[in-house]
Amino acid sequence: MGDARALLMSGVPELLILRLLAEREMYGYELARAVRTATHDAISLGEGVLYPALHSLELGGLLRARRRRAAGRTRVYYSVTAQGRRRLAFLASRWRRIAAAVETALAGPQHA
Amino acid sequence: MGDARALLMSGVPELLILRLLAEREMYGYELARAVRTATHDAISLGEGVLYPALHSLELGGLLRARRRRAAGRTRVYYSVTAQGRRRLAFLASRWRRIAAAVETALAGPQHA
DNA sequence: CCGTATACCTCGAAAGACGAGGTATAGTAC
DNA sequence: GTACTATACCTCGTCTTTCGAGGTATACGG
Repeated sequence: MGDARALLMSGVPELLILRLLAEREMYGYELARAVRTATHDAISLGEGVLYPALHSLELGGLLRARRRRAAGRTRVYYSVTAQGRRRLAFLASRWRRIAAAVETALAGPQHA
Repeated sequence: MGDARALLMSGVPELLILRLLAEREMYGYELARAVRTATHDAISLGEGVLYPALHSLELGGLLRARRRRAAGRTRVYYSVTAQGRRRLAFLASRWRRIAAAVETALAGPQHA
């Protein structure tokens, strides 16, 4: 057993990214902040997670990227495609199923 | 994105195994059934997940194994060590933190 | 001109989930 | 006695993903 770096986090970055971008178009750095805000600092996606995830999601057709210049900087803005929204719905539903199941198991046998 | 095999499941097998074995000593097959029961069939751990996990947990000192003969069969019973219980507490707390964070994010901005 | 914040990126290591496949025994049906 | 099913354990290779560390470049305040 490693000391649990990625433990319990698989799929969570993808889910959060899709969820927050479904709300509004954002660029990477902004999205990183949004994740922290939306989770009250409970979850923070490092850049080594965020950028590869964004690229992979774009490649998979779940996100669309476009470069825009703002404040003299070039930013890459991402928005969710129709396919991305379907994926979000799938992931959210799967999350709820697993979360409920784990919750039930953690609660333990309600000594009948 | 692959088609979501292990998606959102990282750490969950370990957490469920520790949780259920903390309740009572069990052997592998029994544990597999217990996982299904405890999660109302929402989660089922395949043997390719279960046995390697049990071995790894035993190796890490979180579980203790002992072979027992019952009904003409040799079964390997596992119980949770003190260290295993500490690990369970850690994982459960981490789970709750992440689950709450994801839940919050999924709920979305409660338009102030 | 220098430090800090912004903004993007890539790499390698590590871990773990999973399906498929493999062995062997006990009990039941024919 | 033979076939089938359930029990019970195991391992292997594949695949995906998270993560920290490290790298580049620009804007801006002092």
